[in-house]
Amino acid sequence: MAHPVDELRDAVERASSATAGSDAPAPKSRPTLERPRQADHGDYATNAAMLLAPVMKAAPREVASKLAEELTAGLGASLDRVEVAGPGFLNLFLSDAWYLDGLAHVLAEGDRFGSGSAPVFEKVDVEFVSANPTGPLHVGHARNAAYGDALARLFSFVGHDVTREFYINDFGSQVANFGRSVQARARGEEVPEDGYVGDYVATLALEIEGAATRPVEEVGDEAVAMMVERARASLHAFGVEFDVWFSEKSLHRGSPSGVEHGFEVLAEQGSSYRSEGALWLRTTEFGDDKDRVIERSTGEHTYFASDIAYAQNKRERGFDRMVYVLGADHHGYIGRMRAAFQALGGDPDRLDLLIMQFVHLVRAGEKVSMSKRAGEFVTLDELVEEIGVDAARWFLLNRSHDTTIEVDLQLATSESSENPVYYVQYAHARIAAVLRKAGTDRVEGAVASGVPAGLALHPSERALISKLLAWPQEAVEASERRAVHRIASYAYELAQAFTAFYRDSQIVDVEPPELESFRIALSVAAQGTIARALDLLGVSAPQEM
RNA sequence: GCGCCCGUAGCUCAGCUGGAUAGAGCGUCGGUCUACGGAACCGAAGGUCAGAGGUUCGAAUCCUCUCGGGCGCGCCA
Repeated sequence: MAHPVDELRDAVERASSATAGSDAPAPKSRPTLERPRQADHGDYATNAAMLLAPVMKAAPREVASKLAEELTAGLGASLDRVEVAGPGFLNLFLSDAWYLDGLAHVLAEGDRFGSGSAPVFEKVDVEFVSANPTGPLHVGHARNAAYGDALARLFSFVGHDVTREFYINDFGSQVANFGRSVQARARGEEVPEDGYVGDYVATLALEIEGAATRPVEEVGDEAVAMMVERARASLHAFGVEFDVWFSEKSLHRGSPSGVEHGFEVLAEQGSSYRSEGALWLRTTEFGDDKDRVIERSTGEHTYFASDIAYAQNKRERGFDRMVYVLGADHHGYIGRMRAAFQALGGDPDRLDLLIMQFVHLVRAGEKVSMSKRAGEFVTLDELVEEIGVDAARWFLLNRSHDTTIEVDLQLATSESSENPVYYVQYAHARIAAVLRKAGTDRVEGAVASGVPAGLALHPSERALISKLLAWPQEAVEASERRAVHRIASYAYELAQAFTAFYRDSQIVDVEPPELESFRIALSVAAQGTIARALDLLGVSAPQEM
């Protein structure tokens, strides 16, 4: 069964073609079909006539009138009336019958409603967090984790095949440096300059057996391994799991190693050259501002060599799309990563480099200080402990990833109407309570019997159905724009639409039974969609609160 | 110096692949309540969309410049 809004869109396009005639050139873009903010602009509005007007060399409102006639004929009983408005918009007023069909569609889709709606399915790799294993995960990582995880959930939902990946920087001088810091603590000495401070270093020094006496490389490796385990545990508690934990070190093992293999590919592509004893990558050819060293004159590989090898590894795993969710301080990385990818012969359109902006924590109007230097920063664990997983994920996700955000810890913990996450969860719990009151048998009966025909609907019932019908498109747009925060907005608006319906209409024990069935069925559809949207954010949908 | 992100209501932010009177939450002010969960609902006040040009029938949205804020620019990772 086709989605009713898709059918509407098709009807508009058919009417457009009919109005334009077969010999007219195609308009420059597809007509929009949107839900106007104002009720007197109809249930849906389209700019089709305004797109057609230049093609037909006629006044937009005249075209609109013709189009209106076509649409009236094409849509039949679905349409109550159509109006020409403003510069040539067509406002469509749909019948209650159309809305009832809409609800029937939602119910028929069941758990699948809105899923698998992506225009093309891709094999996607989402790499996120990838925090250095030399310190605890902090609030910035929390935002990255919440976003990457929700994006991965969203991708899966719309039909992509998703791999979630964490890149472990367990190679290079930082590991040795970390080892020296832990060893110094174990020996009761001062941490070396540029070393790692913070209580967790002292804790590691106690936990690693023989930390004071063993070779410093071993201490470093073990400390890193323990930090990775801690990150894994913290992320698990935050509701985030990975399919692949990819070790940077593994790129330097074997013969040829991943790095050597990457260099071979670059050489085949003619993208590298030797100068001043070092091996350089010709990234300027691909828009970088300067060429980059990948192998130092000492023979050591730079971290960039690892990045190249890693990118090549991903390419060879056959992903259609590779998403990197990067911290705010990584935008310098974008140009050279894109260049490196092209230097390997890759298509840069398959690469998505997303930058997460900063998080500022606020408590009672005061900024919470986050000084990494002093080893004082709010960790992911502390954030979860203070405000809980649901509130943390909601507040980290309800804003666009490319804007800095403030999270008010007090608002996030307040269990009241001020707090949007509770508002949405409350709507879900309230539906659960209403359905409990109706009883399982009654609810199953209402859903199974199908949506009754011939009911006259209340505006808030139409509004709720309309909001539900928007879900598949919302999910696809959020996915295509990497705009996870739209899911949060949608969840909130859906909760509002349900709450308005609940205010206006008694659900259980209303007469006649067909009306009760309809309202129960509508509640079931709303509950399922709220739960789904919350699940994509990683926020729970409680049966009671 | 070069580059990236941002600048929209008192605050926090949506809206940005161009559409009608620019929205939400919080805050402020004023109301509502014997239906299922008041963690609710209704209403009001509040905006030169940083500024200036440009493109367009139409610009918060696209382009250019200016101003302001954040961040980044290593043979460190």
